[in-house]
Amino acid sequence: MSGMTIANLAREGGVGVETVRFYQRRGLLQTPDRPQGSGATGGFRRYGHDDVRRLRFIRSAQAAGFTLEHIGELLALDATNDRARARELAVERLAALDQQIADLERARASLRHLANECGSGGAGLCPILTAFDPE
Amino acid sequence: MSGMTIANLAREGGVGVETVRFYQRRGLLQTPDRPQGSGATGGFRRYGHDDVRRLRFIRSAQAAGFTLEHIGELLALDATNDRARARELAVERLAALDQQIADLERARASLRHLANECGSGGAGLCPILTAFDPE
DNA sequence: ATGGCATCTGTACCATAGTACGGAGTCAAG
DNA sequence: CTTGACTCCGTACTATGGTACAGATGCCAT
Repeated sequence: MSGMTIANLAREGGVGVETVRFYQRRGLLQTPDRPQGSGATGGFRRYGHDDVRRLRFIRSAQAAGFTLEHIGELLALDATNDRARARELAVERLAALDQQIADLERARASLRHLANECGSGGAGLCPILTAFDPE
Repeated sequence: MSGMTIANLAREGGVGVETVRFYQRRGLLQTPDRPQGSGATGGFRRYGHDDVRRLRFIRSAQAAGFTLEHIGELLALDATNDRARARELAVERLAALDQQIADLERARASLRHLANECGSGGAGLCPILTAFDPE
Protein backbone atom coordinates (compact mmCIF):
# COMPACT_ATOMS: atom_id res chain seq x y z
CA MET A 1 0.00 0.00 0.00
CA SER A 2 1.47 3.35 -1.01
CA GLY A 3 1.61 6.47 1.07
CA MET A 4 2.05 7.11 4.76
CA THR A 5 -0.25 6.80 7.68
CA ILE A 6 -1.22 9.84 9.65
CA ALA A 7 1.46 9.12 12.24
CA ASN A 8 4.14 9.16 9.53
CA LEU A 9 2.80 12.40 8.15
CA ALA A 10 2.81 13.92 11.60
CA ARG A 11 6.38 12.83 12.20
CA GLU A 12 7.52 14.25 8.85
CA GLY A 13 5.93 17.52 9.75
CA GLY A 14 7.26 17.56 13.26
CA VAL A 15 3.86 17.65 14.91
CA GLY A 16 1.58 15.24 16.73
CA VAL A 17 -1.17 13.18 15.17
CA GLU A 18 -3.79 15.23 16.97
CA THR A 19 -2.39 18.37 15.46
CA VAL A 20 -2.70 16.94 11.95
CA ARG A 21 -6.32 16.11 12.65
CA PHE A 22 -6.82 19.58 14.02
CA TYR A 23 -5.45 21.07 10.78
CA GLN A 24 -7.76 18.82 8.83
CA ARG A 25 -10.73 20.06 10.80
CA ARG A 26 -9.59 23.60 10.07
CA GLY A 27 -9.41 22.77 6.38
CA LEU A 28 -5.66 23.35 6.15
CA LEU A 29 -4.96 19.76 5.19
CA GLN A 30 -7.25 17.57 3.16
CA THR A 31 -8.72 14.41 4.56
CA PRO A 32 -8.29 11.69 1.94
CA ASP A 33 -10.99 9.06 1.49
CA ARG A 34 -10.61 5.89 3.45
CA PRO A 35 -9.62 3.11 1.07
CA GLN A 36 -12.27 0.42 0.77
CA GLY A 37 -10.61 -2.62 2.27
CA SER A 38 -12.04 -5.58 4.00
CA GLY A 39 -13.91 -3.96 6.88
CA ALA A 40 -17.26 -2.25 6.84
CA THR A 41 -16.01 1.27 7.55
CA GLY A 42 -12.91 1.38 5.32
CA GLY A 43 -9.21 1.14 6.05
CA PHE A 44 -6.65 3.76 7.12
CA ARG A 45 -6.19 6.96 5.15
CA ARG A 46 -2.96 7.34 3.21
CA TYR A 47 -0.95 10.52 2.80
CA GLY A 48 1.62 11.60 0.25
CA HIS A 49 4.51 13.97 -0.07
CA ASP A 50 2.20 16.78 -1.01
CA ASP A 51 0.62 16.60 2.40
CA VAL A 52 4.05 16.79 3.98
CA ARG A 53 4.77 19.92 1.95
CA ARG A 54 1.57 21.57 3.06
CA LEU A 55 2.15 20.60 6.66
CA ARG A 56 5.67 22.00 6.61
CA PHE A 57 4.40 25.15 5.00
CA ILE A 58 1.93 25.58 7.81
CA ARG A 59 4.68 25.31 10.41
CA SER A 60 6.94 27.77 8.62
CA ALA A 61 4.18 30.26 8.04
CA GLN A 62 3.31 30.06 11.71
CA ALA A 63 6.90 30.82 12.58
CA ALA A 64 6.52 33.88 10.37
CA GLY A 65 3.61 34.96 12.51
CA PHE A 66 0.73 34.10 10.21
CA THR A 67 -2.41 32.94 11.97
CA LEU A 68 -3.96 29.66 10.91
CA GLU A 69 -6.70 31.69 9.28
CA HIS A 70 -4.25 33.55 7.07
CA ILE A 71 -2.41 30.33 6.38
CA GLY A 72 -5.65 28.86 5.17
CA GLU A 73 -6.04 31.78 2.84
CA LEU A 74 -2.51 31.41 1.54
CA LEU A 75 -3.05 27.74 0.86
CA ALA A 76 -6.23 28.56 -1.01
CA LEU A 77 -4.45 31.26 -2.97
CA ASP A 78 -1.78 28.81 -3.98
CA ALA A 79 -4.47 26.95 -5.88
CA THR A 80 -6.15 29.97 -7.49
CA ASN A 81 -2.96 31.82 -8.42
CA ASP A 82 -4.31 35.15 -7.15
CA ARG A 83 -0.88 36.75 -6.93
CA ALA A 84 -2.19 40.18 -5.99
CA ARG A 85 -3.79 38.92 -2.81
CA ALA A 86 -0.82 36.71 -2.01
CA ARG A 87 1.47 39.68 -2.37
CA GLU A 88 -0.82 41.76 -0.21
CA LEU A 89 -0.74 39.22 2.59
CA ALA A 90 3.02 38.90 2.34
CA VAL A 91 3.62 42.65 2.38
CA GLU A 92 1.22 43.11 5.27
CA ARG A 93 2.97 40.43 7.29
CA LEU A 94 6.34 41.85 6.30
CA ALA A 95 5.45 45.20 7.83
CA ALA A 96 4.19 43.55 11.00
CA LEU A 97 7.34 41.47 11.10
CA ASP A 98 9.59 44.53 10.83
CA GLN A 99 7.68 46.15 13.64
CA GLN A 100 7.90 43.05 15.76
CA ILE A 101 11.61 42.61 15.14
CA ALA A 102 12.20 46.21 16.12
CA ASP A 103 10.18 45.70 19.31
CA LEU A 104 12.08 42.57 20.19
CA GLU A 105 15.38 44.25 19.57
CA ARG A 106 14.47 47.07 21.89
CA ALA A 107 13.42 44.53 24.49
CA ARG A 108 16.65 42.67 24.01
CA ALA A 109 18.70 45.77 24.70
CA SER A 110 16.74 46.38 27.89
CA LEU A 111 17.15 42.81 29.01
CA ARG A 112 20.84 42.77 28.34
CA HIS A 113 21.13 45.86 30.46
CA LEU A 114 19.07 44.27 33.20
CA ALA A 115 21.08 41.05 33.16
CA ASN A 116 24.26 43.09 33.48
CA GLU A 117 23.00 45.22 36.31
CA CYS A 118 21.76 42.23 38.23
CA GLY A 119 25.07 40.45 37.62
CA SER A 120 26.43 38.25 40.36
CA GLY A 121 28.05 41.14 42.25
CA GLY A 122 26.15 42.35 45.26
CA ALA A 123 26.33 46.11 45.38
CA GLY A 124 24.99 47.70 42.18
CA LEU A 125 21.46 48.21 41.02
CA CYS A 126 19.01 45.60 39.81
CA PRO A 127 16.23 47.86 38.63
CA ILE A 128 13.61 45.44 37.45
CA LEU A 129 10.69 47.80 37.37
CA THR A 130 12.50 50.39 35.33
CA ALA A 131 14.27 47.92 33.10
CA PHE A 132 12.21 48.90 30.08
CA ASP A 133 12.06 52.61 30.75
CA PRO A 134 13.47 54.81 28.01
CA GLU A 135 16.92 56.00 29.08
CA MET B 1 -9.19 63.38 46.77
CA SER B 2 -5.70 62.32 45.66
CA GLY B 3 -4.88 59.62 43.16
CA MET B 4 -6.57 58.41 40.03
CA THR B 5 -9.53 56.23 39.44
CA ILE B 6 -9.14 52.91 37.73
CA ALA B 7 -10.12 54.43 34.39
CA ASN B 8 -7.30 56.97 34.67
CA LEU B 9 -4.84 54.26 35.57
CA ALA B 10 -5.98 52.21 32.61
CA ARG B 11 -5.58 55.16 30.27
CA GLU B 12 -2.09 55.91 31.59
CA GLY B 13 -1.14 52.33 30.99
CA GLY B 14 -2.72 52.17 27.56
CA VAL B 15 -5.10 49.36 28.47
CA GLY B 16 -8.78 48.97 29.27
CA VAL B 17 -10.33 49.01 32.71
CA GLU B 18 -11.19 45.33 32.43
CA THR B 19 -7.57 44.55 31.73
CA VAL B 20 -6.48 46.35 34.89
CA ARG B 21 -8.97 44.32 36.88
CA PHE B 22 -7.70 41.18 35.19
CA TYR B 23 -4.14 42.02 36.24
CA GLN B 24 -5.39 42.60 39.75
CA ARG B 25 -7.01 39.19 39.79
CA ARG B 26 -3.72 37.74 38.60
CA GLY B 27 -1.94 39.50 41.43
CA LEU B 28 0.14 41.67 39.10
CA LEU B 29 -1.34 44.89 40.40
CA GLN B 30 -2.51 45.48 43.93
CA THR B 31 -6.10 46.26 44.74
CA PRO B 32 -6.08 49.15 47.16
CA ASP B 33 -8.65 49.28 49.93
CA ARG B 34 -11.82 51.15 49.19
CA PRO B 35 -11.77 54.43 51.14
CA GLN B 36 -14.43 54.61 53.82
CA GLY B 37 -16.71 57.33 52.54
CA SER B 38 -20.35 57.86 53.07
CA GLY B 39 -21.80 54.61 51.73
CA ALA B 40 -21.95 51.24 53.39
CA THR B 41 -19.56 49.44 51.03
CA GLY B 42 -16.87 52.12 50.60
CA GLY B 43 -16.00 54.56 47.83
CA PHE B 44 -13.89 54.21 44.70
CA ARG B 45 -10.35 52.90 44.92
CA ARG B 46 -7.55 55.35 44.21
CA TYR B 47 -4.34 54.61 42.34
CA GLY B 48 -0.98 56.34 42.27
CA HIS B 49 2.00 56.71 40.01
CA ASP B 50 3.50 53.51 41.33
CA ASP B 51 0.60 51.60 39.88
CA VAL B 52 1.18 53.29 36.54
CA ARG B 53 4.81 52.22 36.64
CA ARG B 54 3.88 48.63 37.38
CA LEU B 55 1.25 48.62 34.66
CA ARG B 56 3.67 50.01 32.10
CA PHE B 57 6.26 47.48 33.17
CA ILE B 58 3.76 44.71 32.54
CA ARG B 59 3.12 45.95 29.01
CA SER B 60 6.81 46.30 28.20
CA ALA B 61 7.68 42.93 29.64
CA GLN B 62 4.91 41.40 27.57
CA ALA B 63 6.37 43.00 24.48
CA ALA B 64 9.62 41.31 25.45
CA GLY B 65 7.83 37.99 25.39
CA PHE B 66 7.48 37.34 29.09
CA THR B 67 4.32 35.53 30.09
CA LEU B 68 2.13 37.07 32.76
CA GLU B 69 3.34 34.35 35.07
CA HIS B 70 6.97 35.36 34.65
CA ILE B 71 6.02 39.00 34.91
CA GLY B 72 4.43 38.21 38.23
CA GLU B 73 7.64 36.63 39.35
CA LEU B 74 9.68 39.61 38.21
CA LEU B 75 7.42 41.97 40.08
CA ALA B 76 7.77 39.85 43.19
CA LEU B 77 11.54 39.76 42.75
CA ASP B 78 11.64 43.53 42.55
CA ALA B 79 10.44 43.57 46.12
CA THR B 80 12.75 40.86 47.47
CA ASN B 81 15.89 41.95 45.64
CA ASP B 82 16.78 38.39 44.60
CA ARG B 83 19.13 39.50 41.86
CA ALA B 84 20.30 36.01 40.98
CA ARG B 85 16.85 34.88 40.01
CA ALA B 86 16.11 38.13 38.23
CA ARG B 87 19.25 37.72 36.19
CA GLU B 88 18.36 34.12 35.44
CA LEU B 89 14.97 35.11 34.09
CA ALA B 90 16.48 37.90 32.04
CA VAL B 91 19.18 35.70 30.55
CA GLU B 92 16.72 32.95 29.78
CA ARG B 93 14.41 35.36 28.01
CA LEU B 94 17.39 36.91 26.22
CA ALA B 95 18.28 33.56 24.70
CA ALA B 96 14.70 32.93 23.65
CA LEU B 97 14.58 36.42 22.21
CA ASP B 98 17.70 35.89 20.13
CA GLN B 99 16.24 32.68 18.80
CA GLN B 100 12.97 34.35 18.01
CA ILE B 101 14.59 37.30 16.28
CA ALA B 102 16.63 34.92 14.14
CA ASP B 103 13.47 33.01 13.22
CA LEU B 104 11.64 36.17 12.33
CA GLU B 105 14.51 37.40 10.24
CA ARG B 106 14.58 34.20 8.27
CA ALA B 107 10.85 34.48 7.79
CA ARG B 108 11.25 38.06 6.69
CA ALA B 109 13.73 37.09 4.00
CA SER B 110 11.34 34.44 2.72
CA LEU B 111 8.44 36.84 2.71
CA ARG B 112 10.37 39.52 0.92
CA HIS B 113 11.23 36.99 -1.72
CA LEU B 114 7.62 35.92 -1.98
CA ALA B 115 6.35 39.49 -2.26
CA ASN B 116 8.84 40.12 -5.06
CA GLU B 117 7.96 37.00 -6.99
CA CYS B 118 4.26 37.69 -6.73
CA GLY B 119 4.86 41.32 -7.79
CA SER B 120 2.27 42.98 -9.96
CA GLY B 121 3.70 41.55 -13.23
CA GLY B 122 1.81 38.60 -14.63
CA ALA B 123 4.31 36.08 -15.91
CA GLY B 124 6.77 34.97 -13.22
CA LEU B 125 6.36 32.58 -10.35
CA CYS B 126 4.36 33.07 -7.17
CA PRO B 127 5.43 30.00 -5.26
CA ILE B 128 3.46 30.25 -2.07
CA LEU B 129 3.85 26.70 -0.89
CA THR B 130 7.61 26.71 -1.30
CA ALA B 131 8.08 30.24 -0.02
CA PHE B 132 9.75 29.05 3.18
CA ASP B 133 11.74 26.21 1.71
CA PRO B 134 15.48 26.44 2.20
CA GLU B 135 17.04 27.59 -1.08
C1' DA C 1 -32.17 65.32 45.44
C1' DT C 2 -31.88 63.28 41.18
C1' DG C 3 -29.93 61.96 36.58
C1' DG C 4 -26.21 60.10 34.50
C1' DC C 5 -21.87 58.20 34.31
C1' DA C 6 -18.23 55.43 36.69
C1' DT C 7 -17.08 51.88 39.85
C1' DC C 8 -17.43 47.36 42.12
C1' DT C 9 -18.17 42.30 42.30
C1' DG C 10 -18.90 38.10 40.35
C1' DT C 11 -19.40 35.28 36.68
C1' DA C 12 -19.47 34.11 31.98
C1' DC C 13 -17.73 34.24 27.53
C1' DC C 14 -14.22 34.86 23.68
C1' DA C 15 -10.19 33.69 20.30
C1' DT C 16 -6.22 31.05 19.24
C1' DA C 17 -3.94 26.84 18.94
C1' DG C 18 -3.87 22.96 20.27
C1' DT C 19 -4.23 18.31 23.51
C1' DA C 20 -6.71 14.45 25.59
C1' DC C 21 -9.85 10.78 25.71
C1' DG C 22 -13.31 7.10 25.13
C1' DG C 23 -14.90 3.53 22.39
C1' DA C 24 -15.02 1.23 18.14
C1' DG C 25 -12.67 -0.46 14.11
C1' DT C 26 -8.42 -2.15 11.48
C1' DC C 27 -3.91 -3.89 10.37
C1' DA C 28 0.01 -6.82 10.78
C1' DA C 29 3.21 -9.88 13.36
C1' DG C 30 3.72 -13.80 15.71
C1' DC D 1 -6.36 -16.13 15.11
C1' DT D 2 -5.14 -13.49 18.82
C1' DT D 3 -2.86 -9.54 20.57
C1' DG D 4 -1.10 -5.14 20.47
C1' DA D 5 -0.38 -0.95 18.15
C1' DC D 6 -2.41 2.25 15.28
C1' DT D 7 -6.58 4.68 13.29
C1' DC D 8 -10.99 6.89 13.30
C1' DC D 9 -14.58 9.89 15.16
C1' DG D 10 -16.70 12.86 18.23
C1' DT D 11 -16.44 15.50 21.98
C1' DA D 12 -14.37 17.68 25.79
C1' DC D 13 -10.77 19.94 28.02
C1' DT D 14 -6.48 22.94 28.41
C1' DA D 15 -3.60 27.30 28.49
C1' DT D 16 -3.08 32.16 27.68
C1' DG D 17 -4.70 36.68 27.76
C1' DG D 18 -8.10 38.97 27.85
C1' DT D 19 -13.37 40.97 27.12
C1' DA D 20 -18.23 41.40 28.33
C1' DC D 21 -21.88 41.48 30.89
C1' DA D 22 -25.52 42.21 35.06
C1' DG D 23 -26.88 44.21 39.01
C1' DA D 24 -25.80 47.01 42.88
C1' DT D 25 -23.60 50.95 44.56
C1' DG D 26 -21.16 55.56 44.55
C1' DC D 27 -19.84 60.29 42.93
C1' DC D 28 -20.72 64.66 41.06
C1' DA D 29 -23.13 68.31 38.66
C1' DT D 30 -27.25 70.55 38.00
